[in-house]
Amino acid sequence: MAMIEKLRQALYRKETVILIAKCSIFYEGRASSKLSEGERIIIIKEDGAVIVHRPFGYEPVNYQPPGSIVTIEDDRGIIKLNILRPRIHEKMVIEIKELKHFYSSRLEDQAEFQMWGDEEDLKQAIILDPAGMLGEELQLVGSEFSLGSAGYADIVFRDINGNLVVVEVKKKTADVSAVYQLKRYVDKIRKEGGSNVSIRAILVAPRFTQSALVALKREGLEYREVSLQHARKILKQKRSLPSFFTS
Amino acid sequence: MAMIEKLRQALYRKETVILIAKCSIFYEGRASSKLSEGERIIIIKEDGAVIVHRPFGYEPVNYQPPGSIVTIEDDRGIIKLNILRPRIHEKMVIEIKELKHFYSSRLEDQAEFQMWGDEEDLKQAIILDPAGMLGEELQLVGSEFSLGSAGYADIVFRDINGNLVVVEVKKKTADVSAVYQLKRYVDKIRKEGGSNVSIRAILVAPRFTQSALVALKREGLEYREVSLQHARKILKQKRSLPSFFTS
DNA sequence: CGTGCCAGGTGCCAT
DNA sequence: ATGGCACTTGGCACG
Repeated sequence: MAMIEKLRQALYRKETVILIAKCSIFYEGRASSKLSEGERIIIIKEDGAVIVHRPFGYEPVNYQPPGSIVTIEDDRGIIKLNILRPRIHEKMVIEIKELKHFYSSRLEDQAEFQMWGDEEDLKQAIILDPAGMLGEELQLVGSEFSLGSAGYADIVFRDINGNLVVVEVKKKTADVSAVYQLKRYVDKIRKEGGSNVSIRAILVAPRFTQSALVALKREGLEYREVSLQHARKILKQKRSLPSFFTS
Repeated sequence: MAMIEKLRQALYRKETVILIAKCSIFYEGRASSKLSEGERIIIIKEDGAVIVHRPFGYEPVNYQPPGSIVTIEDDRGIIKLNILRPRIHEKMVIEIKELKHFYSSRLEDQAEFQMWGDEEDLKQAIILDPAGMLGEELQLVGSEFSLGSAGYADIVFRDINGNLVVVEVKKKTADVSAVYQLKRYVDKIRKEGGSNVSIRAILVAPRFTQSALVALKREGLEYREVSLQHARKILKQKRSLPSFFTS
């Protein structure tokens, strides 16, 4: 059977398709790109995602996200894949000069992907044990605290003297933009609450850039250096309690 | 020949390898993840990049970047791929329960990837024709203007009245953080230059969030809405001049 | 949908 | 290496 027919049937049956092909690629949409002839890996997934990889590098050189519409065209021996995203007028065209390999099948994968050790975990450790993580007793006021146009404060506490304490958490190096992110929240709360509320702000991260430290000082904000390992230890302790206590 | 030998030889010859396999995946490094059994696409590139795709979605579910070290282990019928990044102690383990498909070969791809229509192009259009893009005559002072701890200003102009004009360009919707990015630059220049320099600041983008507009007004900064198409037209005109004029 | 923000972000380029 | 920043960023949560 002609290759192009096999390809059509595979797509029709919503199989995952993998091609190794000498091809050229054109993209036009939010930006434009062109890639002349070379051998690449083309993945067409069951959900319409199309991903093209060169034989090197982590990132795909061209792609279209799930939901794209793939059509095939035979232009005098050259197979043309047109991948369309109608909503936003994006188009990728793959011109296949030579097909080195073809594979297609339906893949069975229902498993759940679990990930931990991200910023959310660090935040939880701080909420569960403020004293252990930040060195002082703090009472939780709220987290993912909505501040309207200013965004969301990671955590808001009240300290032993009744001050509001706004906390912004970074999982890795906190830079100057993190400082200004925090300052935005403080300004907003100060403005909303009037001058009678006393506010502190703490940037929490395992590391800080030099300019972040300078900006923190200039803006009168505090910071705490925390270790991710320490956070992990605290989470483990707290979470290993009977569910009666944790939930 | 045993599959594991074929795999070893392919890796030894630095071929690109593609596996379709029922497998489980474990990752431990900056974060940790676990993915139980399912059918996936595994790409091992010639430069040591390893990328695992599920049959849906744009992003790989697990990966290691180029330069990773891949070793193979036969654990009583289960092929174990250990992918290591020694420098930062990152490890991914793929346990292959069943190999549905194997492909390997050396891929030839020397082509250069060309992209345009990104932020850099928008910036160039503004530099080449400030009047056409921003509606006023401006004289270029510098671009990627280093401001020490405050970062880099996209473009700095001088206007007809001798004011410095700091320009921050966004290719898509400019949000409140873009406003503060620009404000950082202004504050820095003002501080360095003393109170005698008069500074204007313009945020340039095709779209602005509501809160960005509010923040701009509050901070006394200007903005210009520009069309990417217009920028493209200007670039085309200016660049089609003889190279004698453009270079 | 837009807005805000994290990501095992990655990649590029500067000092 | 660290730092500052864009990315066809993608992805999620929330109003």
